[in-house]
Amino acid sequence: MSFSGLYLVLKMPTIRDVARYANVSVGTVSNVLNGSQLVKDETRQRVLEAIEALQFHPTAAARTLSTQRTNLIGMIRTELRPQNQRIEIDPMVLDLIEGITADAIESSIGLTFWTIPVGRTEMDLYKRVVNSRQVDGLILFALRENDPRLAFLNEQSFPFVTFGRLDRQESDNWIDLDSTYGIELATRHIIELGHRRIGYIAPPNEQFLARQRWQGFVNAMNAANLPIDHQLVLEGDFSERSGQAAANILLARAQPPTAIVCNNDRMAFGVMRAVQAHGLVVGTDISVIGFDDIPLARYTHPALTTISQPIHEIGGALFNLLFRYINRESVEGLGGQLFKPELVVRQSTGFPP
Amino acid sequence: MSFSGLYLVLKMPTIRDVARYANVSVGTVSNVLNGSQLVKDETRQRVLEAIEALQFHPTAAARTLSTQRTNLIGMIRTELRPQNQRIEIDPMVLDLIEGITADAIESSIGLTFWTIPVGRTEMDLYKRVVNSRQVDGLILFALRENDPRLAFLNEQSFPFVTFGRLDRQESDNWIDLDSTYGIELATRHIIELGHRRIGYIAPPNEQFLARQRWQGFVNAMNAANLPIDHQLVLEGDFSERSGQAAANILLARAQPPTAIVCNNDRMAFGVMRAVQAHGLVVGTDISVIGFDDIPLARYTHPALTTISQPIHEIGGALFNLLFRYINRESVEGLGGQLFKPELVVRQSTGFPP
DNA sequence: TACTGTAATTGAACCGGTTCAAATTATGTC
DNA sequence: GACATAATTTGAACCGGTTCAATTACAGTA
Repeated sequence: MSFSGLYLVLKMPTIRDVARYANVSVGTVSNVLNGSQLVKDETRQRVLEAIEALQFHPTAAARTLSTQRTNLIGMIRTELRPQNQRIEIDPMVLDLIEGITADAIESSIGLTFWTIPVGRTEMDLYKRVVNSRQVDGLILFALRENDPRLAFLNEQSFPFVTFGRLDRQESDNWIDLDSTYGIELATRHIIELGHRRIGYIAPPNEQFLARQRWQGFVNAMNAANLPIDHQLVLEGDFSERSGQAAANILLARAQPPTAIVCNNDRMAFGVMRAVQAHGLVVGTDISVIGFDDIPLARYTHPALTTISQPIHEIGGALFNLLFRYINRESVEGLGGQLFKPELVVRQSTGFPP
Repeated sequence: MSFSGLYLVLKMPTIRDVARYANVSVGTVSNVLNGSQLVKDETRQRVLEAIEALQFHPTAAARTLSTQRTNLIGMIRTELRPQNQRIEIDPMVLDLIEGITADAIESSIGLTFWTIPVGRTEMDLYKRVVNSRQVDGLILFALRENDPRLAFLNEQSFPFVTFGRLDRQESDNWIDLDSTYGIELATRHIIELGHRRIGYIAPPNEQFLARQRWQGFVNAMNAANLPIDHQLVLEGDFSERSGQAAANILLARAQPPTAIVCNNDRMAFGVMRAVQAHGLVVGTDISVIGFDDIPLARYTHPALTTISQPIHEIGGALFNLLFRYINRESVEGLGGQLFKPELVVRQSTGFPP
């Protein structure tokens, strides 16, 4: 006879059940569970048999309560751009998650992910997660100037690391790509091809990395003694749409650029689309260069010249750094790592017409 | 005076501290925290002031221990294809995560994510997560035939839902895209354009959805009275690389196909690349159609004709269904939802030459 | 046999919430 | 004022682990 909906909740065995079964104390069972050397081999054997017989598994919550460790790290994403109907995440974020979790699993640590819906304030969630100790540490990205998250986390002395750094970040809890150098590489490549009128589509201004990137552009232009035409500089928001819009503006200028440096690949795709819509050929009439080298950069037509960043390694480095902070271990040599990006030349860049 | 390395651990206030401060019992504080109506307004006020004064925040772990709820749901990804140097995740997974977390946050629930490295067995992790009750429920995807995960979770009667269904799945704990219909749409589109020799690049055979997709292809071919040439059918692994390899084989056939139906966009990109490498024009010499409509499908050249699935909605539906199971609520009308995909015609398909 | 030092084991206290039967207080009725 | 009933409040028990001072067992030595 069976009732659909009938639900039999079997009481899970606890560490005390195991202790009783093996005829030892709970302390001894706990020692066995945690691999302590204090237990005599024979006793350990008996305990292990009891665990097996009862199908006992220690509960994470109980462990967390007494050790004050959740074995989770957290990442919070804020949905931006409310004007878009559909919010597309940058594929890079996924690679980052991948890089982080691939290393985290080695320490049996999971990554908990929250998304803050458009229009909600992110700080509420940060506060809840931190104050209620839902994770052992946090990974932040897309830093802004005077970022309230940094202020809060520092004040709480809660373990966290950032992908990206600020100008005067006191501590070493960051990993970053050398963005300045990356844009410099991109711009130099364009200049070496012979371009003089160079467009620049910037990251959102509020993001701190906008400055670092701009510095790279300035460096390359100055090194070549080229003047910067502010008519050719526009701010994007990392979306294809904004790249496309920016390109349309640039192409309408009296003297349009012969090359456009884009601060990520998705904006570069938008630019390519706009250029093609104008009947121009990317790589011949106008050169386009991106940033990130997302997987699909090589599958567009023409394939996109871009700056690749070792995002998987960066994810791993972020985790390892955070893990040290969580364990209050020395961060020597791990903190403040700057990864070098590389130029990947494909077909979207060429000599000026 | 300050010692670097000195670390002052302030003892966090507990619910008992609050009770003492407000001169009430812990039970009353707990009632206030949980919005119980039993508390007199005046008392509630006093408790709230105490909470504010002491900056008290209930600890998640303690709550979890006594309520047996983690407020987390889990998702585990298995890295496949060890032959690849770099493992690329399907952008779809990211959209899925996004869809899930966007709804989950409304119930203050987070998504915990683990990645199983190449070469490790996934069942160990599933067992650990389930047995130690690290999450309240799991979301599975990429189901296989005789999937050991299903067997295990059912045996444990642990709450879970799947993206995708099996033939004879007893319960309603799944959400799926009507894959059969999707491939049927794609194939019919190709047939209506006049193609007769149609290539088919299938999903990995071990994945259960391979069957459903194949059925769609067969349906469309049969409806048009077209014979299926098994020479033109190849298995892929969802990567660009495999699409490219498959296309190279198809193009080398004595009678190559005039159109290729691909089971995801990334394989379609690989196909397009191979076609172009052969000096052929996609959409004119050979038509290519994908599946998923990932964001970049519209930015390739030519833009990819594909089947779009409402992945964001599917993510939300998965969460809501799982949430019902976790709460032991009725699943009426939510379980076993089949979402309809849509054909998105772009430039990669056209009349046969 | 007594004594000492080390190895192994014990179990109460603790982590910080929730729960609920029992006790207390407030309100209403006659 | 006595009594019944309803509204609040109480606090011990519980969730299931870890920790560590105290105790016991065992081996080696004189």
